[in-house]
Amino acid sequence: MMVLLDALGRRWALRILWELRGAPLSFRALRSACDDASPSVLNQRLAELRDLALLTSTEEGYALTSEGQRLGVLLVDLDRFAQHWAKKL
Amino acid sequence: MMVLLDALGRRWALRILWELRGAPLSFRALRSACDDASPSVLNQRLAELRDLALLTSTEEGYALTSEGQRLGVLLVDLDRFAQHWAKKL
DNA sequence: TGTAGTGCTACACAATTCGTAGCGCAAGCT
DNA sequence: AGCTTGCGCTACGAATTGTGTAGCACTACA
Repeated sequence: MMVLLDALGRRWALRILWELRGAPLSFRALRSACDDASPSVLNQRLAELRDLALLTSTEEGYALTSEGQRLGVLLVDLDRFAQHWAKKL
Repeated sequence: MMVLLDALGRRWALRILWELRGAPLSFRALRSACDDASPSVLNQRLAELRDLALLTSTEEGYALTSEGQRLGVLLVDLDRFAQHWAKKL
């Protein structure tokens, strides 16, 4: 758990998983989806998430693995929470 | 959602919420629960999470708000995922 | 008047991230 | 062959963020 919290608590990590939840994206597409995050960090995060077996690089671009998609589902829950939460803020 | 992803994607943010999921903790107790993170960042994160209304400071220490606890529930789901995921790694 | 514990600040150092430029490569066109 | 276009990704100085340690101001209790 701590390993995961640590990995997800790095810049763009959660965002990358969120942006890939639907379909695979190319490096550049992912980058522009992530507010043009700097390519160095982006690539570093991709490598880390790949090491954690949460995503892989396919011919169609970067895509979540089956494990990554399980995590993606949790992010959808998080999104539901975010909407409920935004109203009360 | 982006606001939330950005806030949670900062060092110790997720960890703080995770450590507070059970009971309130004092500043120092929280600090030692978080691998003795440096007090400056810890305090900064606490201020940010307080601004987002996810936690408050009570007489018993720092505690999740009702919104924070809703998020805490999602972290428990994340923990279940983490355990399943750790086996496959 | 001391001692012990608290929340928290200060500050120099280290690590991380940003922003921009551009390399090397493959595909397609002329 | 040459030329362009788009790709994944690297390089690197500047800016931002986090670390580690010391210790202040305060309260409670002896």
